[in-house]
Amino acid sequence: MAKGPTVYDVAKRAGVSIATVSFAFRRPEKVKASTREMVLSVARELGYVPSASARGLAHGRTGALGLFAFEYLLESTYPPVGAAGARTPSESIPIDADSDEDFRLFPLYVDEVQRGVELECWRRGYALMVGGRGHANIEAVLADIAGRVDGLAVFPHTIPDDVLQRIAWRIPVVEMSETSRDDELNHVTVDNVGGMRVLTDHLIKVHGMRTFAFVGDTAGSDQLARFQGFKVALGAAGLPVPSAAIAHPGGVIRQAAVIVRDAQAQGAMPDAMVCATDQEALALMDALAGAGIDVPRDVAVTGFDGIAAGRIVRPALTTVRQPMEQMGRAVVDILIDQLDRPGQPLTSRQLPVRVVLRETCGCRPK
Amino acid sequence: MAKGPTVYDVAKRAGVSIATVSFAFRRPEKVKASTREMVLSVARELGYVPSASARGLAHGRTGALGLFAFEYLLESTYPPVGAAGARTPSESIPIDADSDEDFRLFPLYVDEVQRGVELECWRRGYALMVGGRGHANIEAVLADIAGRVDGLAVFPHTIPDDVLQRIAWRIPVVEMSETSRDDELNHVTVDNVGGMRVLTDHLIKVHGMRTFAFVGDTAGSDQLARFQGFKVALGAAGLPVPSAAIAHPGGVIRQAAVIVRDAQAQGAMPDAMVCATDQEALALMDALAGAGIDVPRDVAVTGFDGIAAGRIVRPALTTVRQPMEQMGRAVVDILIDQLDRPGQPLTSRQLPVRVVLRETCGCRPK
DNA sequence: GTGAAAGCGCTAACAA
DNA sequence: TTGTTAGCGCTTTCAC
Repeated sequence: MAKGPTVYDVAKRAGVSIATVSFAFRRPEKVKASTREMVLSVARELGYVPSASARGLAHGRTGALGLFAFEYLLESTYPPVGAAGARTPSESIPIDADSDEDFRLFPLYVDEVQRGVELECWRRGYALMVGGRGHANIEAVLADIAGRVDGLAVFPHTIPDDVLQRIAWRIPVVEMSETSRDDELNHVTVDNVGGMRVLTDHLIKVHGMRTFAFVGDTAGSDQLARFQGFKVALGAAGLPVPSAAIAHPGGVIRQAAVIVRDAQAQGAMPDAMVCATDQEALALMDALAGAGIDVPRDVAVTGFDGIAAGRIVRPALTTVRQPMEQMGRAVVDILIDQLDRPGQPLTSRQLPVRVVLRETCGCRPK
Repeated sequence: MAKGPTVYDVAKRAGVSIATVSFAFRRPEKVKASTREMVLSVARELGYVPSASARGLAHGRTGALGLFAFEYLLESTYPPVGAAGARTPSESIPIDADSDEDFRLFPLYVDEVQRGVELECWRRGYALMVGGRGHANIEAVLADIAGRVDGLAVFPHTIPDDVLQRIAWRIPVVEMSETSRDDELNHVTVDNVGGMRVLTDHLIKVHGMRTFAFVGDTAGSDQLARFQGFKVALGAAGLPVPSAAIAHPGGVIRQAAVIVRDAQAQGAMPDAMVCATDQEALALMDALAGAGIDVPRDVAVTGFDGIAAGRIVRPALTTVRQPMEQMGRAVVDILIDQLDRPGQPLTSRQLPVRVVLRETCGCRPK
């Protein structure tokens, strides 16, 4: 931060005290109009920009909220920027065949939630500090963010529980997509069970499917709830209920090909492969296509989340869409509430979802 | 910011001075290993989180960069959150016909650039403060952000020039998508002229089109450069060059229907309507569809930017894709460079684009 | 290797 | 209405 003019400079130049300068900005009504105008114009003339650090320190509040996001799975396929990125415009401009790869990794679930957080923060007059686990030491980065804000929102599995608890002891914290573990955190989740139940019901009732596999990691509580909803629907219909989800260590996305090969080898291709997330469904579809298996003719595939990529791929992915922007807004709402009324009890809010029928379940578009 | 333990608390509890506590965190090598471990464990036990405000004030740097973004055009179509948003899961879950509306407004150009800024910030160990013009007083919000960060990135037309200059006098500032106006700002742009020239060439050479209209607002320097590239291509091909872009006060998006009606009324529907941006192209396509005009059979339409929505709509939009993530990364690269080596000369970097052929130009997919 | 002390720029009593 | 002043929590010489 280059040394810029401070309250002292403005005060001296305007011939007033620093308190008057401060008031001119924060408590305009407490300063005579003429004085205020004068101070403000001097400030403008000098290019005075109040230091948020100093204000935060003195006032005890930063006026900012924090969001600690996932690490993005992969980096761009563009070449690294820098000297190489500063290519001249004279080089030939490629005319590409179309590709959806750019939208496979963005926006994901977290990105849409983040957008909601941003919009609500700005609407409520807060600045937003975003952090991710780009660096080695997650805890250090988290502490860094936590030290900068009045309230914090985090995604699940991003941070060890005890670290989070410690932070929650100082500032309000909202954890998303994870049900309360009897902790000191606020929570915002969606109706995973219901969404998956209705989706599975659709496959059974409308498409008459009888055999199902559930594909995906079920470590997170969101995913586990979806598996539950899936099982409830099957049970209610009197169909056989798989005892376990199909998943492979190392992540389903990388193991999709293995899953498909296994299913083929065992002659056990079900009517539908219900996935815990859109990303897993997309990876599965790639593997299926690679194995020459047609979706939805040979097997139906469904996802959960409602990310943009599911709308872009062909066949388009049938899924359950989370109200991601609303989740982000709810998070901010809770945080500010706790800030405004200290001592509020912890909040847990569950938002509704909606089933979006597209092509991979066998429904024809239009 | 709830009162949490401070260096003083940790120091007292650990039986050392505050300097030692500070060193234990920032200059580990200056403290005896055993002392350091002890201090760190006390800190952890107490739930000590260093105050970024205090650090920023003392150290003169915040360790954060800022991004000041556009105002998003529209808000979500979901009902407002809050009491109403906290609906119970028991309510019926809608099974929707598919809709692309959610992806019409997100992610846009700025959102993808922001993602690049985020990724690069985190990779380089900086926190990111994002601000938008959600509130009435833009300048106040901007000053607020500026006071919190070591460097700032802004989108064009977001802020009055003189305000920006004043901030640039204190901290490095990068303006995107706007060529240098002999200012004190750094700039990151893309090859708008070249991209539009190649795209227009494609329409002429491959599709044999002869009559063209350029649709869109050309107030921004990005858009103006695109119009220029368009004209260059037509001129080089010996085709008539429109002297002005078709645009209506109030924004092309809202006026797309008027534009279409005018063109029809005058029997002047060209072979192709080349748009300055994807958003304008999308709005135009809606209007065209509403008027019963088929794209690309009756008229071709092209965009510029490469937003996700262009990939989602049918027919899919032919466009020029900007390397948005790279722009974001370049911005951060420049900022940190200036921070690390004060007195660096101002930088202007131009990035290459690529033409993406989809359906609206008449190219058949696959 | 550790401690004492002087700020960093601002806010908010309290005085005048 | 305006000025004086005591911190806010941390970093960083400079002594010890």
